[in-house]
Amino acid sequence: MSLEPLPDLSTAELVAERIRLAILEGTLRPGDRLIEADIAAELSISRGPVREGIRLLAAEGLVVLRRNRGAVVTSPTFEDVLEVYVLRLGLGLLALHHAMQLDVASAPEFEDVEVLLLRMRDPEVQEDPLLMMDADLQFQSALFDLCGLSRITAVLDQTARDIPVFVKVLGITYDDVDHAALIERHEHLVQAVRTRHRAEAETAWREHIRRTVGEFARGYPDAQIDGIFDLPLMLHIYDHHTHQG
Amino acid sequence: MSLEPLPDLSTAELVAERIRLAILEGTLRPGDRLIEADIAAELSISRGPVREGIRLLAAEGLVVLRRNRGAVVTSPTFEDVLEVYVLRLGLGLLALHHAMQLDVASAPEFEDVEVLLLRMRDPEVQEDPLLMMDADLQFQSALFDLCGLSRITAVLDQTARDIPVFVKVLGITYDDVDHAALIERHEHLVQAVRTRHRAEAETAWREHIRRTVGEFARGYPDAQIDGIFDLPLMLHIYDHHTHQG
DNA sequence: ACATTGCAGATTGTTGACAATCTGTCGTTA
DNA sequence: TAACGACAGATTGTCAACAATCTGCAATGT
Repeated sequence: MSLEPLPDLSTAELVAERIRLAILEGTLRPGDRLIEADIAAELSISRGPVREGIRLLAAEGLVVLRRNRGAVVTSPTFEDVLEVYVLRLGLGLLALHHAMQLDVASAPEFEDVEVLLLRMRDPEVQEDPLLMMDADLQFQSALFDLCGLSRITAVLDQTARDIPVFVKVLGITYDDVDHAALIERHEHLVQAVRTRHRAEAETAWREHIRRTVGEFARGYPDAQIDGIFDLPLMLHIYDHHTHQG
Repeated sequence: MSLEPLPDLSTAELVAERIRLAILEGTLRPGDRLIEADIAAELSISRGPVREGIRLLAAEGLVVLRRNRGAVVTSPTFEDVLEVYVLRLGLGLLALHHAMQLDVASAPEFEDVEVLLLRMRDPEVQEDPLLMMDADLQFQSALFDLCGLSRITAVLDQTARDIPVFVKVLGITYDDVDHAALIERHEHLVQAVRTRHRAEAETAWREHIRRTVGEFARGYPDAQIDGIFDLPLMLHIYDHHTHQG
């Protein structure tokens, strides 16, 4: 018998998770102060772990920390969302490139990717927009993990955790996206990575980012998006040329 | 009169700084355990701030943290150094691109960049390899700050803090680099950014990374570097075409 | 000999109390 | 009236003691 390992999150991580949830639920709103003692009392623990959890959120950018003055929930702007996606576009391409330099198709981790992609087809998941977004991000995380560069995936995962919160806080709706089309695009991306078609992979990933941001931008008609996302042309050349000092 | 703001580092940050220094001095070596109580006693403070400082280092990747088992100084490999430079190459290009989308030449921050570049000419700085490396990284940090994307610069700064430690720990020598040539290349880069020549800037930055890594790699003759760094071709297109969906 | 169990020491995780710092208010003074 | 200074309340920063957990070793049994 082989049992699943216990999910061991530190208390601090649990605290961070709870606060994240509270923001998602709307209990905590941007600008709200996070008072260590209050949170500690509410969770029936002491201030130590709460303090630690808040620091974790601060490292993520979800709360702003000021010396001796405590933490407040960030008031993200649409520009913050754009910045997160700029990061995800760039680092995602980096990760995909390096993944495709490995024999990634036969790696055991490749199965995780496919399982998580399959999960997005689950009607129960599709029902809840938040759950769907989470499944989507988990899939992406597994995909990027294939590159085996922990620093890059760490940053990507950090941005992934922020996205649902930013989206919620900015009142962006993710409801009326075409799930089937989204999944199909992801499958296309996976196929490209499996067969190491760099240009295909790049185009697919760019297209995903472009669509996602485009979706969000509908609520922000006056946002300046032009030229932000169609910049880093990275991998195409590799299907045509070889290296070039 | 406008005074410089006081450098207010939290105790935790001071602790992190001390530990970093201890690693640089060789007092702490990879694999060494960081025992909260011991460090606290040595610094004559309590365990709280020490704990917090260690977490900061863990977030940077300088120490590895295991639940209930404490922190250990990382044993970085040459691959870690490569990964850091892969990140810096990619994020650097991203930052430079976005900086050049702004009216960066007339920004007041542009002066900081030039001041820091000037500092690298200081003979006293050039004397100490560690100081020189620090000045170099500070210059780069200021340059990237021009893009105004805090998440990107935050990651870049984090990697910058790791570099001296990794270099020291791996016994990489940085001594016999040609300072004059290095500075000249930096000036070339700055000039390109000022005049918004994307291709020039990209080439200069890639060249800097390539040379730096090449320098380090001399101590690791069997390292696989080929094709890792000459991949993300980003900005060139923009001098020829305009956008392209 | 080998695997398993129980224990002791070391170290991290948590707690509640205390000290330092910040914010805002309210007199006081020019 | 505006600026300054002192004070009170709230909150963070720090501390030392206690609880929980891990590691290695020795005792036990097979």
